[in-house]
Amino acid sequence: MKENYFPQEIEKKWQKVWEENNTFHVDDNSDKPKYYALSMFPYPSGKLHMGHVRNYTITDVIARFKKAQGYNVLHPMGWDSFGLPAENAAMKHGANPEVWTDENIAYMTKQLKMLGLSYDWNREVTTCKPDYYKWTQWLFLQLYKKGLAYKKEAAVNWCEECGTVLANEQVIDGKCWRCDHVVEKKYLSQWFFKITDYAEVLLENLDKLPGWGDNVKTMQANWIGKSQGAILKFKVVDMPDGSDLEIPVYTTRPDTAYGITYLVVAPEYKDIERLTTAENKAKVEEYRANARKMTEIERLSTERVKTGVPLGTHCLNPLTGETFPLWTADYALVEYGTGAVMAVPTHDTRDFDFAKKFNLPMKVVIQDPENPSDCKDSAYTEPGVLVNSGEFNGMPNEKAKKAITEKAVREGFGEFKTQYRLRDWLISRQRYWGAPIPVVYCEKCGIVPVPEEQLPVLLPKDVDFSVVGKSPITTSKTFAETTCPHCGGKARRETDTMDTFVCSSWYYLRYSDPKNSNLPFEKDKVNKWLPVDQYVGGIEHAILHLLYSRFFTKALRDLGLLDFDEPFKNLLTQGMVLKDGSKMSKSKGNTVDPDEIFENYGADTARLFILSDSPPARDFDWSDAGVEGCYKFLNRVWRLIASNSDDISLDYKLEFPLTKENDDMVRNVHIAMKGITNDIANDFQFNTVISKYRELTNAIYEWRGKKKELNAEDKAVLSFAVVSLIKLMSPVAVHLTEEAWADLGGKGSIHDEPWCKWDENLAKASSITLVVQVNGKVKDKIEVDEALSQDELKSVALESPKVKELTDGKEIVKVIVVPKKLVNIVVK
RNA sequence: GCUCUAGUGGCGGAAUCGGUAGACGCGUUGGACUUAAAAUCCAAUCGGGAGCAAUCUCGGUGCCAGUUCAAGUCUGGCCUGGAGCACCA
Repeated sequence: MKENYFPQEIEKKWQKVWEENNTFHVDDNSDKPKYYALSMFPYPSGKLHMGHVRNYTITDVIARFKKAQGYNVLHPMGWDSFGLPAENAAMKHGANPEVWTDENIAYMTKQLKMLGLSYDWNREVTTCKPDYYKWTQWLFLQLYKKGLAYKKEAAVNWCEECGTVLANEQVIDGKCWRCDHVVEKKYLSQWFFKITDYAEVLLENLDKLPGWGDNVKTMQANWIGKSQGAILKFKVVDMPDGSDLEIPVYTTRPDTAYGITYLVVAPEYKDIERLTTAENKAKVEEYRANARKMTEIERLSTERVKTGVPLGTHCLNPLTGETFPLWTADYALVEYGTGAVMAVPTHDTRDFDFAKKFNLPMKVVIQDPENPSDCKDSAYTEPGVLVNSGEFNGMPNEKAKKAITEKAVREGFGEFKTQYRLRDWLISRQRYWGAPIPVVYCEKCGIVPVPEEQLPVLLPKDVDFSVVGKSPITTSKTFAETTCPHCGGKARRETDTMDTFVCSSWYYLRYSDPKNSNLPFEKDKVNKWLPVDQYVGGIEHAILHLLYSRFFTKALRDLGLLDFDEPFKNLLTQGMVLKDGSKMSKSKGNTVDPDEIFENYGADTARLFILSDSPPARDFDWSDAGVEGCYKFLNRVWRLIASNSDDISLDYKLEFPLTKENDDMVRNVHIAMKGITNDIANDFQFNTVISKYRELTNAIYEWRGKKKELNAEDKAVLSFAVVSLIKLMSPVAVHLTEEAWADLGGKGSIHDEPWCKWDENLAKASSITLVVQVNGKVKDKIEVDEALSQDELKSVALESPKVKELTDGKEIVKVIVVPKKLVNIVVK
């Protein structure tokens, strides 16, 4: 081994060897138990950033650790390569997005290889390639056949900047998730996936995911937004056109129904024009026009003062026989529930604000018997008992929810209802760089799916990327014009493409069978490898990708394509990489280029550092001094091996008993083996793993420093310690340990070696430090033999001069002995 | 407002079960080696107080209570930061 550590030299060398030897190839047919370790695949944006480095290093160490533990590990990589940035770059340079994407993939692949990641590159998956998107289209057709893909006219989110519609999940605070542009509402006919059919199971099955963090699970639960209540229907008594009409409302508070004093419909409510009297028509029209102009953000702001206008008509409350007026107000949302709200100002804060402003009547129907409120200043929303509610007076309100709904059911004006906040997933995008939606529109036959044997529907190449204000795909002369697969007549192809989140909702399945040209994947193979045992990625996908993928898996299971219902058994959401306390970003100018780190320190240092300072789930603050520290540590390990290489051999033999010093050294190694293995098993605490590398290294140095000449026993102990250290470090410092292994005469790769086994009897110190407390405060520490009984420990403690001094003349009330650890003497 | 999550030295963080608070590292300070520097090595490093000193002593894990021989850890009530959802009826 060379005297000095030159990472750049050895890293290149071993990366080449691994590639030539196919070291990380995964065999489908292995007797070993399977383990599937997966990082969320990247968008090929150009260059890796430190978030990628962190993500892939974490998963790589897990994959290597599991492989060493005897698992057959699937650890693949691919590219989420459809999407708007490629198209925008193409429009800017007048080139094809495919060229830009391919270049980025090539560059980032090179970087991933420089990081020394153990991918089986034979399984690489690229979503923008026809051999992949053919199957995205095929899956669309299967969902269509099942009625899970459908087209409808709806108010959708439109981002003018991106020139396309967006899914609800892609609207963050009323703005586009990608470009922050304010989102508008547009009425368009678009394709949707019926994720709402799965709302209940998607919610329920969160309980089947103990390996997911509570934060992600509650975010999904909130997003699905289940609520239980009732639909109550109210007859309009004075329809201007004399017709009959019932207005259904959804409420979670049927217990307050005796207190209804008005009813609100959304400005977009479907029957609103019929419900408006002639004298109110002008005002209502004006109000509705105003509501249309407002952005989502303005409208949904809770800060805003309530607005609204009366319609002039009235409804009958069948419970009381009273009538109440109808209003329209934009605090009622047309998309949720029925688009109409029964208003009980005394027990709902929003209704209260509205009623105060417009001087509407209020009626108290729920009271805390101990402390009744008249609801003059605020709504009373706490539990209580019913008052002014006819036969239900005196009933606790929780009970009344059920009782009043039951009465409504009996009398035909209501029903129980479970409501979800989740909406169907809008998947149409008015963009070029995505998988074309495989349908055609025929003048005679209507919507006709493209037959499976005609897949893939290829993206056209004769496209003008310099157009503004419409999708480039519509400039193709050849694409849209087609014939109907059904009748052979004139037809037009769908020019919208699919949301890229459709492509990424099933890529983890494709890795199980990436080259299959007859199916997206063979059922046996997907069932063998899935679910993913450990998924690692950023928290930003807590709802988007992770919810869509769960939906896809459930839908594909129902289609009979696979046999499991959750795709990701364990999920690790890694924290962000920060610099100077804020997220690395180009606009802040606080980014660190991975290439520079590889060049200056090598990949092993980068890997070690990114794992060292924080546990994976927490944010990680990048510091140049920290990188330097890790580099120094690797140098220290290198010097340890290089300067002792004559005395280290792989066929050492430890013969017990050893001298005390050597015995302690051997124990330290076993303690490290146990500690490191447990730390990885326990939520992948790599930061403490690395501190244990340092502790062991320090211990070996200290031990070595005490010896001048090494005898045979010393050499065996040194060999055992150093060889164990490099094995323990091999998942992290992948190149350095491989070099050391080869230099010490190891056969094959250290990455094919089994994980260290420790001896429980040796994985502890030879003697014990007994902590002696008096009244709970540490007063003395005594080295004792491990074998001492509780009584012996007690007398050792009581004989301590310190204790004698402190207990002299006092009454010993109690002595607590914790075996092998501590004695607490309680005195008065 | 609702939900989740976190709060420990100058900093990142450590501490299976309630049992030595501050592992490991960064930084800082002092020293060794060197003509000098880099590199490397050694030592100190939570705060207050006492002592020439070894050392002793008191306080300390966001705040206030409680349980316990013993609380960073458990219970109750707050405070602060981060994240998600939100006029969802």
